[in-house]
Amino acid sequence: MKTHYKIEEITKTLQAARVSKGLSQRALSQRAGVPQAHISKIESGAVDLRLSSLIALARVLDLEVALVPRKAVPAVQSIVRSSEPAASPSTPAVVKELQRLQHTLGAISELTNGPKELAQLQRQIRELQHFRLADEHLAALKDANSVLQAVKNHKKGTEDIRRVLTNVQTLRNAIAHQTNSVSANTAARPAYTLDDEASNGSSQRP
Amino acid sequence: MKTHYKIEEITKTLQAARVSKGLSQRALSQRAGVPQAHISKIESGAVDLRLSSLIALARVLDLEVALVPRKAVPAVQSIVRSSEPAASPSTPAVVKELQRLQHTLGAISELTNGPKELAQLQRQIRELQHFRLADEHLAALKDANSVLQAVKNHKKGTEDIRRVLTNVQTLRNAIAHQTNSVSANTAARPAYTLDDEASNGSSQRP
DNA sequence: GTAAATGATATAGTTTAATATATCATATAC
DNA sequence: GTATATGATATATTAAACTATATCATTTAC
Repeated sequence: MKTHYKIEEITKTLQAARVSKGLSQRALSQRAGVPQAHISKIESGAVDLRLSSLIALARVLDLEVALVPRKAVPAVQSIVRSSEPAASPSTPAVVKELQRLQHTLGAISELTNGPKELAQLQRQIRELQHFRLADEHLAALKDANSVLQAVKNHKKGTEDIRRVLTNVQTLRNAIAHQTNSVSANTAARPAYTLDDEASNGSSQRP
Repeated sequence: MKTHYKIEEITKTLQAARVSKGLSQRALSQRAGVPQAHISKIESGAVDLRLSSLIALARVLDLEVALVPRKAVPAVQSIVRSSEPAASPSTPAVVKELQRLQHTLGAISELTNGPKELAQLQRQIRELQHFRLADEHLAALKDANSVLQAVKNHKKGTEDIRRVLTNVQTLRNAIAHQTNSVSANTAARPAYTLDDEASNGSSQRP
C-alpha cells in the first residue's frame, strides 16, 4: 500500500483538530483555500498530500508543522499532550454533544461578530473536552445547546449567551472540583469501552 | 514567491540535519529512496514536496514530522534547540572541519562494519559541534582528519581510530573546562557531565 | 596534476495531487 | 415532513511532483 502509516497519523491529527474546533470540512475548505473534496480525501488517507496543503490546513487549525529530533520526541509529546484535547475521556454521547456545542458556537460567530463572551464560551467548551464528564451532565449541555441554537436563529438575544456562559462556567467548576486528578492518573479507565481510537496511548512517567 | 516561506524553513532544517550528519545528497538519496536531483530541488526550495518524501527524508535524518499546537511552539522549540547542533558558535573553518570529520567517519562506517570506537567518535564530534572552538584547535582537528583518511584507505589499522578517539576526548575535555558557559541558554547543564547514554546516531541495518 | 566526489541543472516521461463541479445518502434542525 | 448541513464520491482538467539519466563546474583527496 502506498499510504504510509505515518501519514495517517498526521492526517488523523488534522481531523481531530478540525472536529475539536467545530469546523466542517466545508468551513475548513473556505478558510484554508483547499476544496472540500480534497480534504475528504486527505482525512481518509487517500492521497499523499503536499507540504503546502498540510501547512495551509495546519495554519487554520492553529497547528505548526515541525521537524523534531527523534531523541526529543518524548519530551515534545508530553508538552503537546498537556495543551491539546488529547484523548476523549468522556462518554461518547457527551463528546458528541460538546462537539455539537463547539460547532454551534462557530456558526454563531460566523454570522455575527459575536461578543467576547462567545470566545470565552468557546474556550470553556474546549477545556471541558479535557475532563471526564458523566452522562448526568448531558442535560445541561443539551440545554446550553438548544439556547445557542435559538440565539443562532435570532430568536434570542446575546444576553442569553452570557447566561449560558455562566452556566457552563459553574458546570466546569463543579467538574474540576469533583475530579481534578483526571489527567494525573491516565491508567484509570472508564466503565464504558472505548473500542476504537486507542492509537495514542503511550503513558510515560516523568 | 511561489514557495511558502514556511516550506523553506522545513527544507533548511532537513539540509542542516543532513550536513550535520556528514551525509552527501547522494548518500541520503540511497538511504531514503529519493533521487539526488530531487533532493537538490527540495533543498533549494524549488518544489512543493509531498508528505511521503518529507517523511522518508526525515526518517533517515532521525527527525520526526510533527503537528504541534501553535500555543506549544515556544516550549517545543526550546526543547529542540537543546538537543540539536543549533547555531554554529565556532569559526567557519572549524565548523567545516568538523563536518569534514563527520563525513569521513560516515564514509568509514559505510565501508567496513567499524568497531564501536567509531560510533563513539561520531558522538564526540557531534557534541563538539555544540561548543565554540577557537582556531587554535584547528590543527588537532585536521590531524584527526588526516589519520582517519588514511584509515579509510586501509593504509592504517583500526587501532589508530582508538588513538584519534582519545585525542578527541582530551580535546573535548579541555574545551569543556575552558568554556563551560559557551551559550547562555544551555548554561543549566554543566559541560563535564556529557551523558553517554544518548541515542546512538548510526543505526544502519546491513 | 589527476581522479573522484560534490552539488546543481537540464530534459523527457510518468504519475498524481490539486482543482472545479456535481451528485448522493444520511444525519440533523425547524 | 421539509429543509439544511454533512461527508463521501465521481468525472474531467490542469499543474506539478517524481523519476531516470546525463552533464557541468567546483571542490577535495592522493
